[in-house]
Order: sequence, then C-alpha cells, then structure tokens
Amino acid sequence: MKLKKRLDRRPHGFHVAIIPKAPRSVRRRVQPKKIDEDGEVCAFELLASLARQILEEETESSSASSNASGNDRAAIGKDAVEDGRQYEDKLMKTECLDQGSCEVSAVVSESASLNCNQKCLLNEFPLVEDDDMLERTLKTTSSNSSGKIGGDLKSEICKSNMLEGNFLSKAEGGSPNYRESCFNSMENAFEQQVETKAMETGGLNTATTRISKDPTELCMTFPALTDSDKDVKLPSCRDPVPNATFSRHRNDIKLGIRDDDDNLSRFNKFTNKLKVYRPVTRIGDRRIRKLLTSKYWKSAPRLKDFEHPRTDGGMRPSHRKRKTCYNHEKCHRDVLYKRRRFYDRSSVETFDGGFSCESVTNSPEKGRNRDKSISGSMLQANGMTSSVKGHQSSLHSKDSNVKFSIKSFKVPEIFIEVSETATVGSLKRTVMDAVTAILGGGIRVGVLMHGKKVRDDNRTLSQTGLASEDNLDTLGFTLDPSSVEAPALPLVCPEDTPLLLSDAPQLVARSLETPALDSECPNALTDLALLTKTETLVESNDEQAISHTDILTDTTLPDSRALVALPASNVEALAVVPLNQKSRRSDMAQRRTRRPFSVSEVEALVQAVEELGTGRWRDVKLRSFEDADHRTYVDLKDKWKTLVHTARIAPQQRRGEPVPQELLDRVLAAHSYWSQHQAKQQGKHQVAGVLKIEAPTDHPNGATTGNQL
DNA sequence: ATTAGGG
DNA sequence: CCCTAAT
Repeated sequence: MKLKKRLDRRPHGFHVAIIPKAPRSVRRRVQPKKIDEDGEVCAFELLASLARQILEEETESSSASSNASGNDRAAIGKDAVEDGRQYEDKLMKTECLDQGSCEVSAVVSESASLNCNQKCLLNEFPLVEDDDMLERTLKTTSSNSSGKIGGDLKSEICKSNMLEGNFLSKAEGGSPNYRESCFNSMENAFEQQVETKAMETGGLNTATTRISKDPTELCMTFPALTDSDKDVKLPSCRDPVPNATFSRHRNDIKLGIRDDDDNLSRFNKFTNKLKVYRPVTRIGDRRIRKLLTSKYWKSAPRLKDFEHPRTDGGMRPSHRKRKTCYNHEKCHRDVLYKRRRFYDRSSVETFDGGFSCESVTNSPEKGRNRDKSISGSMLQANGMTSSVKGHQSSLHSKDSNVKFSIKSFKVPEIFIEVSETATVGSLKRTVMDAVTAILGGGIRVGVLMHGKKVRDDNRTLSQTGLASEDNLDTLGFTLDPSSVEAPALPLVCPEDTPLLLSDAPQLVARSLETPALDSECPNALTDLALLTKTETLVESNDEQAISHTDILTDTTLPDSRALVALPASNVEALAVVPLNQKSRRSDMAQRRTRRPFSVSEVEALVQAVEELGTGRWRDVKLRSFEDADHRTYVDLKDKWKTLVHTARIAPQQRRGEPVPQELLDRVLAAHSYWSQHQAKQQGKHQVAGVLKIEAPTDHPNGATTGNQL
C-alpha cells in the first residue's frame, strides 16, 4: 500500500526502488512506447540503438550475462545493481521512455550525455538503421535547441552518424572486427577517464560494470566528441555513488550521471516543469535541495522545485537493515523513512548514504529528521555544554548518575532555495546560515524515549526510565527550534504531541543533572527563520567552486555519500543523536503510544471473537471497539494474537496486567474453535448450526453462536 | 481498506 | 506495536 501510495504521488516513481517485483506493467509498457513521431525522439533513439548494438555485441561475446535482445534489460537490471538501485533503474527505463520525448528540446544539449547515462534508453530503444532518419532527427533536434547548442549538437550528430554507420555496416555483415575495434578504441578512451573515477565504488560487480560500460562508453563518446564543453562529465556516468562528482554547473542541467537513472527521469520530468516552477517558493512542501554531492543532486540544481522523489532505493525494504545496521546513516535513513511515512507528503530524497547531505526542507513533518549536521563547535557556541559532545553511547555509571554522551545532533530539516547559478560556496554559506540561525535562534532540547517524547519535565530519570540501560538504547535527543523561532508554522505533531513546550533552550547539561527534561514535539523543527534566511539566493556562479566541492567530496568524505556542503567534520557532527543504533526509533515517527488492553477490553475482544471468529477484525472492531478510536482492527488482531499466546504460556511468564484466566480460557477455546472453521467463517451465519455441532463444547462460542442463531 | 503473519 | 504482503 504504501508503496502504491508513493507511486501515486510521484507518477513515475522510480523512487520506488524497492520492488523488484513491482513494475510489471511498467516494464511492459516500455517497449512499445519507444518512439515518437518527432524527430526529436529519434535522436535519442538513434543513439540508443547504436549503443544497443554495441551493447549487444559485447554481451554476446561475453558469456556473463544474458544476451542482447529482450534480455538485456533484465540482465542489466539484475546485474547492475545490487544495491537496490536496480529497481530504480528499471523504473527509470520506463520513465525515460515515457517521458523521453517531451524533453528533448529542452534538453538537447545534454541529450547526448543523457542518453549515455541512461542505459535504459540505450537498451530500450529500437535500433534505427536509417541514416537519413538519423540525420533528420539530428537536425530537428538541433534546430530546436537554441543556438548555443546548435553547433555542438551538429557536430555531435555527425559523429554519431558516422559511428552508427560503422556499426551498422558491421551489423549488416561487415567485419565484426572492425566494429569492435572501433568500439574498443572508444572504450579505451573512455576508460581512462572512467578508471580514474573511483568507480562504482566497488559496489558494482563485474557483470554490472561490464554491461554498463558499453552503454556508457557510447554515451560518453558522443558527448566527448562533440562537446567541447567540459561540462559533460563522462565520469559521472558511472559513479553510482558516493564519490559523486558534482556535475558541472552549467546553466543547463547537469547531466551526467548515469548511475542514477533517477536523475534522468527526474530530469526529464522536470525539464518541463522547470520553467514553470522556477520561482516558486512554497514554503511548505516544496523543497529544493541543492546538494552537492549526492548523485542525485548532480542534476539537481535545476530542479528547483520539484519534489524529489525519494530514491532511497532500498531503504524501505530495509526494515531489517534497521535492525542490523549500526551505521548511522542507515539508521538515519530509516528514521527518515518512517517519519516520512507518517507525515510526509512529499518525499524526500535520500539515497543511499546521501542523506546527510540532504539539504533540506522545511516541512515540519519530515523535518526533524533530516538534518544536517552541525559541528560540535557550533553547538557549543550555542551554549551546549561540553558534556554534550562526546561519543555516542550512553553509559550507565555505577553510581546513581546517568551519563549521556551525545555524539551529535541532528538539525531539523531546512528549506533552502538557491539559484542554479549559485556557487557551491554560496550554498555552503547559505546552509551555514540556516543552521546557525537555528542554533542561534534558540533551540530546545527534546528527549525521546522509544521514539516518544518525554514531556514530563518533572519526572526523574529513574521515573522516566532513562536511568535504565535498556531505555538508554532508545533514548534520543532532539534539538527543536524554540517556539520563538518556529512559531510561524503550525507544527503538527503526530500523535499527542503538542508543540509547545517548555522553555526553550534547555541544555543537555541540565538534563544530566536534572531529572527533568524538556521534551517536545520533535517534529517541530521547522523554522521560518530558517526559511527566511535561507531564502536568500546566491547568485554568483563559479564553476571552480564546484570543482572544489567535488574534490572535497571525494577526498574528505570518502565514505560518506553525502554531500558536503559543510566540512566533513560537520557531517559527522550533525548526525543523528541516537545513542544507540537501537534508538533509531527515537526520533522518527513515533511509535504509537502503547495502550495496554484493559481487562474489559480483552473481554470485549474475546466476546467479539467468539461471535465473529478470527479473521473478521474489522467486524470485531465495529462491534466492540467502535468507539475506541485508538484501537484499530490491526490492534485487535494483534491483541488477539498475543492473547492466544498468553493463554498458552505459563502464568508466570505472563506480563503486564494479568488477564483473568477465565478470559484466557475463552480465548483458547475460541481460537481453536475458529481455527477449525476457517473455511466456514464467511458463511458463518448460515453455518451457525454446523458450528454448533462441530464445536459444541469447545467454548463459549456455543453461547455466542447461539446468539447468532 | 483489510487481513494475515512475521518481527 | 510495527511492517509487509497479499487480497
């Protein structure tokens, strides 16, 4: 469901990265769609076809993966990504196709690179063996494009033509060798560059590499030939990840990133939108992010306003990850995700590893989690005590003192809008300003336990459970904007969390000594102030800055996939606070507050089940818990499940409010009874008699059944 | 939206 | 309770 929803939201949701299975229809769709009337598309097509040919050849020769035709796609998908990006790829492909045509004109200049980037396109497009067509297409394309591109494009075209010709001839019976040589040369040339790249960060397996290579190369080739523009980055095509390079900053969009097909699709989508959106500055949902390093961002600058689909490919599925990950990022992501689930309407983009860099947004909901990290120094500057710093992991001291060490704080989501031409430096400043604003403006510290805010400031740590090691795992702190700062946005806290709260800046130090902690709605992070500040757009354009960034990114943050607007040190700093990995829950969407079933509720439940049977939770809910809004049918079902379990275990093992044995007996009776009547459940009414017969003594059911009768 | 199960 | 998957 969720998935679905997400998809719905984002029509082309590649972000849906999760499902291997999902996109059947989509996939199918792809093929047919291929082309369009307009020559525009054709260009792509041609390129694609070319690439494809090459690819095919390559594929054929190599045993590794499937063969070219129908399979390549699949093959690619499989091989290509282990990291979950694969789904995206698939989806992407689809998208590309779907949308491909529309943006051609806009994207012309980049088309070449785009194509390259998109393996999918390459693979998908049917071959076009008509040179004339190609030419036409090219022309058309070029004409469409503004003058600036024209020249390049043409040359490019020509080249492509040539290339194609060559290939074709081969394909048509020419000597294979020739083709190969060609290809190889291209490849080699390309290779150099590529190799430099950290390469798929090792993430891609060989197979993948191989496959992608071809297309990539092709792609690369084109641009290279034509493009004098250094903008086109070959490398970008491939690096799927972390070392992302920034795409060049052009006025246009940056392309270049093959690794993320997402980009492409996004790109495509946006292309059209961009114009429209440009100035938009919606406070609420739209967020723009400018991110540096993240791969997604490469093409981003342009996408100002679009919503970024969340591409955290695998995240979702990572329920398990959450459990096992000890990695901050992952956890964080998870958190984000969850949170998102709760309130988020627009998704945020997070991709593997990237979120730290996320730039930001300000929606209250998602907000609190996304964060940017702030350096410890900053925190201190703001009055955080030294105790705040340190390492994560809470320790329980021997004495009665509870030691907390907060490694870092997360900063709430910040909404930043920067012009495309802004320099990286300016972006950094902007971000810094935003962060500073938050800190400077006053923040409150919130304490989370098990994901829930601990609001009672008067309770002692012991009372709150914070003195217990177990709970420390789930302890989290939040820095929330003080009411002063974020008053403007009505923040909505998920459950019962009211926003307001205590006085603003309570420092951790205080928490240490004082039993009382401030708590508040973690969500409330947003701050208008930030928005305001961040709104300043930076206009200067400085490519060099960008390159610096790249460097920075690559070098300083080898493994952080995030980008770095801030110095590396900062990155760490801001990370999430959870002392323990386990605590991840703490800050995310909070878990619903626990509401143990009372005996009376249990009784009602038992009664209802006796009458209705299991498997009809909705009816149970309606019948007996209609007014208990906090009890969903799922809750009832779960409760029943636990009741059954409870009834089966020894009384000594039972915990919580004891449930009368009588009820437990009924539970067992009803459970066993209904388990035998699964088939008849639906027809229960009609079969009532049968039931009686079959399970007369079994339980109270008899009584209930009787009622029904 | 429900239901079923696993976690 | 949460999360997913399958309806």
